[in-house]
Amino acid sequence: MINKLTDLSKKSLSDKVFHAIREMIETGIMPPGSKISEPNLAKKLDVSRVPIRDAILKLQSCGLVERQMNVGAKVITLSAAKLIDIYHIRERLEGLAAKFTAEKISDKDINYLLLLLENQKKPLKEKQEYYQEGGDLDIHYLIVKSCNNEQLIQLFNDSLYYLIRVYRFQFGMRGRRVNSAYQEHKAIVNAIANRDGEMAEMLMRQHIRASRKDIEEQLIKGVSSEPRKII
Amino acid sequence: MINKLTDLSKKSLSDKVFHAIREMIETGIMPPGSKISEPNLAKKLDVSRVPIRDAILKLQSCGLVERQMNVGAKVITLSAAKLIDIYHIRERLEGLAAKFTAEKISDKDINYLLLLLENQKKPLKEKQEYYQEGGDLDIHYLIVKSCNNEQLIQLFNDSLYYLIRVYRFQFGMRGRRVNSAYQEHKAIVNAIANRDGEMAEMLMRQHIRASRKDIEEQLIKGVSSEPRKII
DNA sequence: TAGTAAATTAATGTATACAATTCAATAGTA
DNA sequence: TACTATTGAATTGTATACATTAATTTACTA
Repeated sequence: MINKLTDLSKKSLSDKVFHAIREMIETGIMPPGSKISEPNLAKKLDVSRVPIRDAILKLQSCGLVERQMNVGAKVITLSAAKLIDIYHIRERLEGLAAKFTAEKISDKDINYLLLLLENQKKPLKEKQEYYQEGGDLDIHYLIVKSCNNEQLIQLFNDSLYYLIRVYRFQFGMRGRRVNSAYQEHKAIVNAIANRDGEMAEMLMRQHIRASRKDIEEQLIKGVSSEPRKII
Repeated sequence: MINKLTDLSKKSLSDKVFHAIREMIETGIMPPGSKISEPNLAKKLDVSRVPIRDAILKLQSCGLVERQMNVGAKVITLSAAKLIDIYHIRERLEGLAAKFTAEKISDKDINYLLLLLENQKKPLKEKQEYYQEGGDLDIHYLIVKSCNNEQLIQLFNDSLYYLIRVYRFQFGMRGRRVNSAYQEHKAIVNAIANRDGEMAEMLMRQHIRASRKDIEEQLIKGVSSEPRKII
């Protein structure tokens, strides 16, 4: 159940490089718009250009970098509009995931969801290591992972998950709406535990829609309409 | 407006190889489950292994091949369950696309949609070359392309479009529900032309749901529960 | 001086070469 | 004979080398 995303033991160099770059993008070490030079990275990470290129290709598929023929790759630029677009997509896809999860979840996974929920209530320092992300994204991730629709899981993991993480980090959105989010998560998990698919989908959509509207409000106020500067 | 997907002029070898393999998978020349040997393909297409590997990486991101560390890549296996899963996803995502398109479409694109619709009514032989797919997928594709949500467009193109094409071809689903599909398309296009987003989303979801249920019915009857054999 | 063109530099795209791993076939032993 | 171990061939993963394109700088001309 405990799923370290960065298990580097039996992975290829390409995979390691992928996660290395991904993390640099997420944390802002590679800021939006900056060029990704293959020779530079190769020297810095002490590998050949081949795994670098493999990693860049995958980063492109994940939507984290843009490539131009014979020119190269650069980190995507973030924008409020893109973030809102992503939330519209999340509303539909995670709503569907909640429905499927509710219809097919095992008793064991219900308990694990309840555990995650309990953990979210605790103050940060008490939280167990497993739930490192701290509440929100973990519950969403687990619900998607439990939905039993492999196509949906793959879609989420390969094309949305990392992108969402970048926005969360760069826009400083971690910890927003903590109280209401907990209540909404509780309702969603309850619906899933009752195996009420329709209700779970509705509540998940409502939850994500509320997050989006909160962001839209903040944007109107001019708060964090630009990605925050990390470095 | 006329958008040939296979404009090979100014593309990299990797891209050409990608489309070559993609087409072989789509048409069944490379049947589901078959291994994709890099040296073999390199010899057959008369290029080095590098563009082959690039192409395979992209095919993996598109969900058309599965790769295993130190073992290689093979064409995905198709299944009725996966197809149904995809339809659930399509219902949500293309529903969203229809909504956005309705809200933001230009007059020019409305006319083009109406043209596509008219063309769908004609018997096959009269159809113009531009609309080669013959109705269904083209209208769906255009609606997604017009939705103005770049994230959604990218998601559809990179993770769903080619996969849908493979299933259409392999399961012999082209031309099913022609009559009812036309009526439903007409209703969707009308809603879009009226710029009624809510209605467009609802109708698109209904349309895709109907297709899914039709497929599920066929599956119960035992018709084409397996991909048809091309070779 | 400003603007354009040629030449140089550096990056990406592609090919080839080597290393490490998997799979199969063969040989050896109980 | 059946099962394991070892060896060999073939494939993938990675590194290096070359080709081609883009960008920058320099030189030349109006």
